[in-house]
Amino acid sequence: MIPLKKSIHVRSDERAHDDHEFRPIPSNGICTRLGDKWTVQVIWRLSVASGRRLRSSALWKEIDGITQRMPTLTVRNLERDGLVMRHYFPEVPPRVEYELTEMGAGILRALQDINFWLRDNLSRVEESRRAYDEAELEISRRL
Amino acid sequence: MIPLKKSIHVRSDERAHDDHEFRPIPSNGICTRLGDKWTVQVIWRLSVASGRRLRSSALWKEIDGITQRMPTLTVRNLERDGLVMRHYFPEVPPRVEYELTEMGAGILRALQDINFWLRDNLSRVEESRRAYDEAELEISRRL
DNA sequence: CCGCATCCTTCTTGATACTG
DNA sequence: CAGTATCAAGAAGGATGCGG
Repeated sequence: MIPLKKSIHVRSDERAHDDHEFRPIPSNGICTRLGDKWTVQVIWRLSVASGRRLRSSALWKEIDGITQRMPTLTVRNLERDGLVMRHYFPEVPPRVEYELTEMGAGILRALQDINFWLRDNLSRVEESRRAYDEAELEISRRL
Repeated sequence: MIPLKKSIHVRSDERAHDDHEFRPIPSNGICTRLGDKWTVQVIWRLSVASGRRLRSSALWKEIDGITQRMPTLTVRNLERDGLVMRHYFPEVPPRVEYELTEMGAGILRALQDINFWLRDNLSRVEESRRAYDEAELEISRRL
């Protein structure tokens, strides 16, 4: 029913490898989820909303140009993971609110460092990409 | 030439939205890369190697059951982003070493918090998934 | 030894249309 | 309003074989 990855899929669970210096790595499944197209944005929108809650329509509308399908799927998966709670009000017309759980807010905090890293390094990454692509082009020209 | 995402694609760049409380969110492109199947693992393997360097074959072999294609692509993209340096030694047979740059090591540090979050919450996430799936099944049984 | 080219399969995303 | 079903397109992942 939920097309998006339903497997728990702890991809590279390093708990078996403590022969190395202790430094386990982000087990994925969650990481993959965080890397998908809308998850982080949805979590963030909820986190800045009052009471960490938003009505569906409000949530959709804050995210630019997208049909309802993806945000719905995203939020379903977050609900399944326990990062978001769904509140259904059987009124007419029906109303639904999504609330970020404490656990969901926690993952956002964990993302802050990546955020800082990006702020500090994104321009260098982009520069590196430009240089790389140009060098590649140069090579192909010479052939 | 490099099939894996080559676009810079800063998906949800929030620098335009500081009307909200200041809390920019992980711009993606990088996040997407981190969420792909091998990137984090490759960075990690390199980071624990001596001199943050590994020869290709050594790197591949440390990663279980995979043909050379994916690790090669992963490392290429990391090189393009400036997170990894490629050292080529034109010997016979040729030898190649990959070295994690300072920037690359930095992103691993930024990942630590997610790592901690996972350690502390993964079991709860899994429990939530079980509960959700069971409830869903229950519903479909009643129809 | 290193890794690219090719082909194929699966998953993700997006567009559209239709129910309670 | 909220959300699902269906279909189509594209990207990512994997297997294999060739070439420097």
